[in-house]
Amino acid sequence: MAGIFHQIAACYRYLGARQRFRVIAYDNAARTLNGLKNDISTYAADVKTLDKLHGVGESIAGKIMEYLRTGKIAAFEQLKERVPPGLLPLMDINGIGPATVKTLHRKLGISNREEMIAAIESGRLERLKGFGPRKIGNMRKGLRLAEELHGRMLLWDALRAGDEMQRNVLSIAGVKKAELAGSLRRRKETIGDLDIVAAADKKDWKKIIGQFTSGGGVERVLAAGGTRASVLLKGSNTQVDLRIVGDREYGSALMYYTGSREHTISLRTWAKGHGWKLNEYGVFDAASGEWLAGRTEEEIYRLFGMDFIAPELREDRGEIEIALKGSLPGLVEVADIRGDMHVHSTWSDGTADIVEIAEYLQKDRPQYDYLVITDHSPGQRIGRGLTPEEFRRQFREIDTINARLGRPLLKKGVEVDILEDGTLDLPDHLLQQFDWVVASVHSHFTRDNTDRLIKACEHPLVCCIGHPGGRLIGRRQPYPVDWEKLIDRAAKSGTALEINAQPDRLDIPDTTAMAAAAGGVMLVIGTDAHALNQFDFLSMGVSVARRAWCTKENVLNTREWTEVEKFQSVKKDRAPRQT
DNA sequence: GCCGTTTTCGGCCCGACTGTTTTCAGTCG
Repeated sequence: MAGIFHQIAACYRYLGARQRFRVIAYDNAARTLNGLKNDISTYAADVKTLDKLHGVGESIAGKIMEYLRTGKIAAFEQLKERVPPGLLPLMDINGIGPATVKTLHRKLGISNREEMIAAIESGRLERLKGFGPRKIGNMRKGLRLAEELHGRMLLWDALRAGDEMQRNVLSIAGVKKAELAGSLRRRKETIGDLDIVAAADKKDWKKIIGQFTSGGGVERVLAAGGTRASVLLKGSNTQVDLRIVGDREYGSALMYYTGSREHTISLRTWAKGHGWKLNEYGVFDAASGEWLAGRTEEEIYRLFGMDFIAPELREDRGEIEIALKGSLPGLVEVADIRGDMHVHSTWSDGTADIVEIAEYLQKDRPQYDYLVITDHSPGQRIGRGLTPEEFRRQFREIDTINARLGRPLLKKGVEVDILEDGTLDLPDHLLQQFDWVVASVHSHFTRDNTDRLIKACEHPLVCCIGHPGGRLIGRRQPYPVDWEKLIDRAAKSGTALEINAQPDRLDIPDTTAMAAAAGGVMLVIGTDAHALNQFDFLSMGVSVARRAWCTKENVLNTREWTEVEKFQSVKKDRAPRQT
């Protein structure tokens, strides 16, 4: 539905300036629908509940109902008669907007991507008024980049690229402060480009822009003005936007560049309604134009009478209203985590043996009270799953190492396969001997797996479902799951759901984790580490939890081990006795 | 087309950069 309304907005954008407020309205509706937790049909029981959604009024609610009833929207079908469908995606390309598309359609009959490329290459555009060589060059680049830039970076990779960028900018003479902003600061799971905000005296700006755009890693300068610049990095094709501001604007600029766009629009609209004007230069009295705040983000939120809104929450999911009430949740932090719940050793497909893991923990993770070794069960052939006999030998090794450490740091766990019929890959009498059992799906990735996951939840010895959605970002779609049903059964059975912190999994994702926490499900953050350096992935999992509005109460491994044991015993007591 | 501390009409975030033209429209974030 959101996609359809995005297209309707594009149609009106094409049809001209007179429709520009319709464009905003349909964009707003699309954004609202995109953020819904539940299927649209659950809101469409009657027009009234639909109408309550922000940005959905009488007309759009009617169109949603019409679509659910008939599979079509008559008004959209009519719009498609007036706007050739091949033109809509063209407007999403950098450097090409509705006016350009319209001119080319009218004058040259261009109605899709291929025709546009052909027209550019044949030189037919050059005769048109308003189409100089640079504009045509930019269109050509935009078309080419649309292909290449389709791939976004994983958060983990973006963070490392961003850290380096931040160091580079900080090393330029005259730069006083610099911070990464944008979706990276909000910790979205994939990142399109890097944004960086820097503070400097105005006299140095030009020099800084010059040095930034001529830096060694820069492939091409996309734009460079007196206050900001965009460049493409060599090799990765990553776009980096730098914005330089004075000390007084640093907070407001950081806020503006952090976004999200939707959060910014909502906040500006709210401010305007209360007699302020908010832009990247600060907060101003709307009447007198007097500057009131902007040095730091904290200063701005304070002036507005709001809690500080953590970047991860700035997605226009109601955070502004709740910040006004002063009741934003205290989000879970990396420092709250007491142990890792999902780790592989050389016994299965990890690269570090248990001794190395223990030594590494002692040295680099002294704050951990426990770490669960969760090697694969026998069915996992690619993952070199262990036989029951091997698990027993592994138990003895863990006991020996713990004895040497003088504390029960290492826990005996397993990542047991959920087989196709929802049963587990190890017998109950063995499962009983583990301190912690993660059950995961490693096969049949295309079918609806709700039944398998629910059956695993209802097994009394399963503590947690591992990477419940099964996706690999950019490589494998998540399999279909009825999340409402699964969340309900996980909550009732007392089974935790994992936030798997592998950068290409981040599974379950933020919106699902948010629904799970709201549904009373306990979450567990596990790194699924297969090597020592992967323990650092923990912060990825924490980011997902923070974006899901989770406090440390929502995350089991912020607690000490006796609490983890209590969590398990509640489930065992609740479950019907196994025969 | 939506919405209400501007409340059923009248406004909808707001500023920077680019290219082409020479005062501004188009596009982007």
